[in-house]
Amino acid sequence: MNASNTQIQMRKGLLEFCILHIISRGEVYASDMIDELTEAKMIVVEGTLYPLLNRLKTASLVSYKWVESESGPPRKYYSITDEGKDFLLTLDQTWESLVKSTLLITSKR
Amino acid sequence: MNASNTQIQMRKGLLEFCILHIISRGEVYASDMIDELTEAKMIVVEGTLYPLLNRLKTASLVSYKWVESESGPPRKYYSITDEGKDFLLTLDQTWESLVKSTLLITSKR
DNA sequence: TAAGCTACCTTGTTATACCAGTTTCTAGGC
DNA sequence: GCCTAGAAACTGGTATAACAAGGTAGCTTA
Repeated sequence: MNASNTQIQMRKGLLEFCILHIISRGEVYASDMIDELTEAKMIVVEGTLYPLLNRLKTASLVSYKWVESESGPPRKYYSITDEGKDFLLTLDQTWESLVKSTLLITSKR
Repeated sequence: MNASNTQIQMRKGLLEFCILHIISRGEVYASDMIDELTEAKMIVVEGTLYPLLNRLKTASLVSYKWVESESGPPRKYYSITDEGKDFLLTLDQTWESLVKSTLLITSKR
């Protein structure tokens, strides 16, 4: 039981929320997302991101299109679906409620 | 992929944090914790709590003593150890940092 | 054409929450 | 005394998701 593992466990499920948010702001591909997440200190590795994107796609929350790159292999550019927007709204509430609950418990003394 | 499952995943790892906080405030037993968590809308079932308490105990973050009840079977009253207090401080930081990162991503537009 | 980079994907492991039970102990009614 | 009810602690199986450590394929450049 160490802090690094705890961080992983706390982050669980949050990634889905964050990535859906990033995609909701406009078309992006995997490396864009990793860059932004890393910048926000929400470290993610590829092996985590790709399965997650596939889950979101399977659930019809996002869609993608292939775009040829000017330098290198083609990229999958993701965008959010209407269904994804709806789901994101409920995730916003879930997160807000979770923060409230945690604050309620951890600020008591 | 539904909101209820997402809620479970987001809560994952947070429980450890919340329960350590509750125990840090004074001696409590399992039902006390469930009551407080339920009140804060952080629903937990027994089958989740007991293994978690055992993990905390194994990691020497908490200790317990048996106390006989006036009505019913004896209870395990938990209290936090010095090691647990240290760990709780790092968890506070982990949580704070996680909230900041998430806010950074979700508030951008 | 070979090396190197970029982008996407896959497999196996680990950790944790949940569900649906079981066991143990005490109290109270008959 | 015996049985039931309820409280408290615990357990086994399942599902989910992140991670580590790879692999595959396309493109560029020397």
